Amino acid sequence: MPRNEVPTSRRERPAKPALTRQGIVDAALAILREEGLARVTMRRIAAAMDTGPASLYVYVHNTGDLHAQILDALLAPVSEPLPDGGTWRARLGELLARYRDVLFSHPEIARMAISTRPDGPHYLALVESILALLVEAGATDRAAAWGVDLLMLYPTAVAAEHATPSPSGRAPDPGADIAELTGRLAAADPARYPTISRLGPALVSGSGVQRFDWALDVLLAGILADRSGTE
Amino acid sequence: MPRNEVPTSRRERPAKPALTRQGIVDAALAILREEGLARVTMRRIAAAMDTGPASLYVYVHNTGDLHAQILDALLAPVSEPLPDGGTWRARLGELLARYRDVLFSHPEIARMAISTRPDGPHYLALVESILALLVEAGATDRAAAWGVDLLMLYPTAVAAEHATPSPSGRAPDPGADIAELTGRLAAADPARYPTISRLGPALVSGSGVQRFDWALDVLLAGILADRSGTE
DNA sequence: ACCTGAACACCGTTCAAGT
DNA sequence: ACCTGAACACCGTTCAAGT
Repeated sequence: MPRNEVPTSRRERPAKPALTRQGIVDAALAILREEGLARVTMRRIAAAMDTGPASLYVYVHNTGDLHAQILDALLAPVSEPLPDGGTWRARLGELLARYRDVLFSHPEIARMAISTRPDGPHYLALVESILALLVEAGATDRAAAWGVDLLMLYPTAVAAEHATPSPSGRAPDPGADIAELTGRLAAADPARYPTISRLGPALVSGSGVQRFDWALDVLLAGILADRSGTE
Repeated sequence: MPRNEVPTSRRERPAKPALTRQGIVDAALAILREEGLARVTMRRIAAAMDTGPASLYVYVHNTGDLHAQILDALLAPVSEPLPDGGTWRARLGELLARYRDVLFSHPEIARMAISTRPDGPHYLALVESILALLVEAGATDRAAAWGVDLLMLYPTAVAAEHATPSPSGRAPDPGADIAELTGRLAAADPARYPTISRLGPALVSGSGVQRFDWALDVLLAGILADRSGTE
């Protein structure tokens, strides 16, 4: 047996990927799934691939480059074909809900996606679909062009809200946000913050999905109301 | 002279703050101004205060706690009184432009503000003002309550876009984003991404301020159009 | 050309021990 | 109660040296 060939019967590290750009991304995705983004480090990936961190720099420019690759890989299911039929609104809602779901499952990636704009094929396909639906809905070219940013920024930012800033150890624990916010608002001095006090219940009302749907309607109403791009 | 008293004539570290919660925040703000958020570390702050990092944990829970304090301090100028007169729209625009400017000057703080909701007095004052203006503008209670989130998320996310993910060394270099995006869009295959290709110029058109003003109008139109909270 | 050991210059947080 | 030295368990990136 040539010495490069690894016997397939080795039981440990069954999915040890090859030392290529794609192999590195695959290893990173596995670690992301199992340990969270905070553990997706050059050193951790290198260890999973039985090498040193310096070896990765042959294929990956830096950590940002790696993260952008990870996001595009995660976006693959978003660009799967939509069910036939349905209004542009239903199709747009489905597309953005898929995008939101991916980001909600990986809040730390969402956080990253805000400053590192992804540019992979899956991301471009999503932008293309949203733009086409906005044009179909009657948006002006400029409203569609500027609106796609706004529409995608929203789920990204909401998902990123649920990311713990750096340590990935802590459990996500949804509901803690609301409970904490409720407490803070209840503690707000009614004399200094009268409107906050009065609207307190409304401020914390609604589930994440309800607020998401509401925001989508708000954004679309605003985008479609803009006729200034028409001459 | 009692041994605790430091002669005021010592020329180095002229503004060495006292080891208190406020002193730590002040030291952090000084480092932020001079070296960027990436250098605002427990170790760096401790060094500036002539002590070890462990000492800071007496006053600060963790890095997130510290960052939230920093943001609220930066928000102080936002809650200075608005010029008298002006429509609710002008006042709201001014308030959000101030908020945007603070975050644009500190993109890394904006990035952080997305996941760590600030809760200091200056932040609450801003929320209070925006809520009051939305109600004055005729928004329903629910539209105001949910809308304030949307209105504040937008400048935060846009500012965070300009933050380099982690290393603070690189210069901000505005325009590089647009140039890079333009190149990527030009390279987009017109057969696979026809709408992106057709809208290419519109996608990268407009200055940051133009797009900000446009987004504000879109958001407000959508928020004020929502009457579903009215019975 | 590709790969790597070792080093450089750092991190946040904890904890036992001091004052 | 407050403060701290030292340690624990890590980081990203570079570079000279190997194959």
